[in-house]
Amino acid sequence: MTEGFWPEGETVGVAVTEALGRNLGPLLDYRAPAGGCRLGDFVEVPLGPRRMLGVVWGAGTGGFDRAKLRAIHRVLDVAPMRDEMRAFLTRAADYTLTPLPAMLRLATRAPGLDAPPATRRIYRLGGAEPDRMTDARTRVLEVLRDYGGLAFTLSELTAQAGVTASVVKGLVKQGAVLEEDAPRDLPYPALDADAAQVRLQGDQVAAGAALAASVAEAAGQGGFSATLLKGVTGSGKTEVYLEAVAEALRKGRQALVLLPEIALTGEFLTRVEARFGRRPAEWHSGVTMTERRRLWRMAAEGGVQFVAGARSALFLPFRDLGLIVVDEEHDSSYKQEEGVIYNARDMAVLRGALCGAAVVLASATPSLESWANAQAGKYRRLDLGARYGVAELPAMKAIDMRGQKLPADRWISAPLEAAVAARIAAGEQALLFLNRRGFAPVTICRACGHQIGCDDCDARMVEHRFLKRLMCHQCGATKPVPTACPACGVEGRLAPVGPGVERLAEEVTATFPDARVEILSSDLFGSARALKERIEAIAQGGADIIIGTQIVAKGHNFPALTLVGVIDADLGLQGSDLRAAERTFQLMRQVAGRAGRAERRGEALLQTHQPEHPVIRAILGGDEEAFLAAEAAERQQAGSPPYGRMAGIILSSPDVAAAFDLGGEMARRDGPLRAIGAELYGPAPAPIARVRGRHRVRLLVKAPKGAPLQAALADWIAQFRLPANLRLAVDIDPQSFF
DNA sequence: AGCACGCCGACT
DNA sequence: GTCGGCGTGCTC
Repeated sequence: MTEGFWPEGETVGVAVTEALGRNLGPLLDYRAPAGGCRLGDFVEVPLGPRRMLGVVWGAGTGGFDRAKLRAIHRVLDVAPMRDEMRAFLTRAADYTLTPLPAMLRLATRAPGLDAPPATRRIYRLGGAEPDRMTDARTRVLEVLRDYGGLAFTLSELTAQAGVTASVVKGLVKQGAVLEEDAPRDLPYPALDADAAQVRLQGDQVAAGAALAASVAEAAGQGGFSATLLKGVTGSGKTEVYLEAVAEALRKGRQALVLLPEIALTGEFLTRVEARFGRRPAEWHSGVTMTERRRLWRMAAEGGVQFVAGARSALFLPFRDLGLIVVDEEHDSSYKQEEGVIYNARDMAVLRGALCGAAVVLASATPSLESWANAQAGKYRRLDLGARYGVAELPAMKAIDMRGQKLPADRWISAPLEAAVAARIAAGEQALLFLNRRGFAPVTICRACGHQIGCDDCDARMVEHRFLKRLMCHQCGATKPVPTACPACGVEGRLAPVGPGVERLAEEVTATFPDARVEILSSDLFGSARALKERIEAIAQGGADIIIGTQIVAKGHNFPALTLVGVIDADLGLQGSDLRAAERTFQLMRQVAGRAGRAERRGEALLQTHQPEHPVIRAILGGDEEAFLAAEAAERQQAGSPPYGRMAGIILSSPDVAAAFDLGGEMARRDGPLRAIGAELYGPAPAPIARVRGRHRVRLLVKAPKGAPLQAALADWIAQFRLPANLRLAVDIDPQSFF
């Protein structure tokens, strides 16, 4: 018997893509189908009355009654999953305590895997002469001749020639036109590593060379390496890591760049095109089904060299991945918080280690985790200093709001207003940043003090005047703004409290009636494409004042923008979350970095009620190293990540008592956790105690750094039987702790 | 997740 | 008698 091949009737272990309860093992035994099957084959298997997608994972486990085994239905016509990918999924499942089926599903999220390779019918010029010529026939043949033997689809050809399909079919019958099936999933056009003259400057040169060397090394004997590429906004990080991509192309290996979804703008794609002559293939939620299918297959067959994608692109079946770049590696959107809970940044490092790729983590404001890994020597580190070819970082100043006497419905201080006026008078752009979508975050009854909340979540509803409704930012539910208070019934006393970007826009329009004002907020656009187009137009000068939420912070380049005003710099510091300081620091620096990217020096003004707060001072001081070192020291002291390990357990159920009962039971029987020196906190209501009608209870586990946390958690959880309707999710390395 | 099997109340 | 409520268990 050949290694990794099972002839018909032999028992094989198959991993399926759907977890049916927790009582099935990770692998199901099946008999090999007629013609046998190989390790890694994608297969369709029967399970109960259903048919399911699976992957041949190894020899049969023998743990199931042989007589009851069913046969694999068929082997799919797809490139088998590589050993490296199976190892990656196994390790990722173990790390995140995710059942293998759920993990496997992430790797099979492409439509039509079960269908044969799609073809389309194409038409080209044939040798034969038709028996009779007509005007219509002449036009068809002319079109085919004019385009020099190029193939057309039927609709292209009929439109071009101005004929109906029957004319073409008639010519096909006579042999004057050939009808052929061509594969639909074509390879992507080749990129040229040396398409453009590269003009790196200063420390970019050495950094680019070092990254290229790490890619070359990965292709040779050296294998995996991880590098933290730290450079301020505008220091040319992208140009530098594109040199690593170039090296991967030269070595004939594939390259993947992960970007926060919203940063996948035309801007990045255009820069790649300028550098390599072609755009990379794209993978994100806006990509069509046909394109997804093509990219998935081409990744497996080696028909794509360079993919730019959101976090899920990490699970594409690359044939020979030589480089993974995680751009803006600190970005919280890399953390998948629902379903399979994982951090794409960490999974990128794991995948790189398993497939022998160079991994590059790029950021102006690195996460404490990556910074600490670089400090500890686990990651290499490259620093890009001053902005290249441009002015320095914007001048940053605080505006002490305690000295500002503003009416209750206004949020722009006099100094900020004056600064905006000066910029737009000079024909430049100003950005006002407020990380709050909608019109007003709270709607309160002036008669009884009631705040309108979501029916299904423990969250206040946010008024969206654009939608003319109240919206829950937890579950997306909306309802009309009531005229009477739902609690006390008094009419006309409901009032919006606090600012959102829509309300800020009202103030701006009133203050600057002649300025062109634009709001950039994710909920104001129906699609990512519409948002991209709007950003593009604004970058071209289509607005004087931009009012934006988070989304403006992520990698968009507005050349005429010279002033950034932060409406409430204290917003992220509220609450006692361990990462609040780190996140606020990153966000403020990121937003401020939008100002003055072209020739003009920028300015950033931060409205704050606590200018002496250490985080605000660190932001103004601009010394990231000092900030990170201080944060690191604090966390080391407390044994918090990355100097200790944490896991969150979320129990959710429509029944609060059921969730708390199990939580209490779990807290009482914590032997496996104590055995590794871990501490358990909770059960307590989760940060959002109710979402979509499900009550959420959380337990937190804190373990010493080297402790075998996953194994202990698995042993601990295995002790309990979950009542129906109660779900348990494990969040390894949670982002928020309180 | 579905879908069967199974063991107790109100209907023809 | 039997139709149907949804609790428990099974799917390689």
